[in-house]
Amino acid sequence: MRQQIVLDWLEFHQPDVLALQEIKCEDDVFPRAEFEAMGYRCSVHGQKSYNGVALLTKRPLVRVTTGFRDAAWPEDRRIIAAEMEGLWVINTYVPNGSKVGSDKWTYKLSWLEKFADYLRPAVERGIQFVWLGDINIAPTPDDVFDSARHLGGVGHHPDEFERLDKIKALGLTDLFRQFNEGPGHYTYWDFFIKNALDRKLGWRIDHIYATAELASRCTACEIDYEPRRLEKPSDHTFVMATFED
DNA sequence: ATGGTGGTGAAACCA
Repeated sequence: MRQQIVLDWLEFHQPDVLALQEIKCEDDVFPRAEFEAMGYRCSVHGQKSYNGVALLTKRPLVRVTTGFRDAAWPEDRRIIAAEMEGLWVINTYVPNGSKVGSDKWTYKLSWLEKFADYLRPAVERGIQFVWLGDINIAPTPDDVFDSARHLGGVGHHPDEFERLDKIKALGLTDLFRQFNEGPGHYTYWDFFIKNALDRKLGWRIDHIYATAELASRCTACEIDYEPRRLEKPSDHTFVMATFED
């Protein structure tokens, strides 16, 4: 059960914040008690079977908001944002996109455009924030094995790069790339591919972005590969960013 | 050139 992987990881690493995506359960069945017993508070925006996001934090969150706050937009549960002691954390599960040209693909591109609009007011007000989650885009040739093969497919398509570039142009830094360059740093490995982790057949699609001031206070950003080696793992693994006070 | 694995939930859909 992946729940135990998360509990064990939390107990060992003790982060101030853990952002989860694809929790696939409603709020009332989220295993809140288990996390609370370890000293974490749970803010959950759950959905049965699909999607669903959560923020687990050691300290209280205020002004928790969910979704795009737009009545016209379909209510997939993919966004949870909150303020933690003056810092905003925005956790997203970006749509996968399924196949290029499909309805889900169109939805992914529209979703990314909508998300740029969602962030813009915060940027204009000078709010410092972290945006992180399953972004479902490998933005450069170094971010997926065999870029040439995948270029133009879902997760590695110029239309996605363009949408993501517009979001980054709001003033966001990819924290992992402040500390690591080159290929081979992945956060997701397809279950279809045997021994994908050891063969380095993966994708870097889970990202942590920060506004300039926060990015300059980031002292480390790394991928923890070990959980992907466990029995019954997630196909993704954890990405960690550390900030000085 | 299609299938390969895995989760949810009990067939089909999603990744």
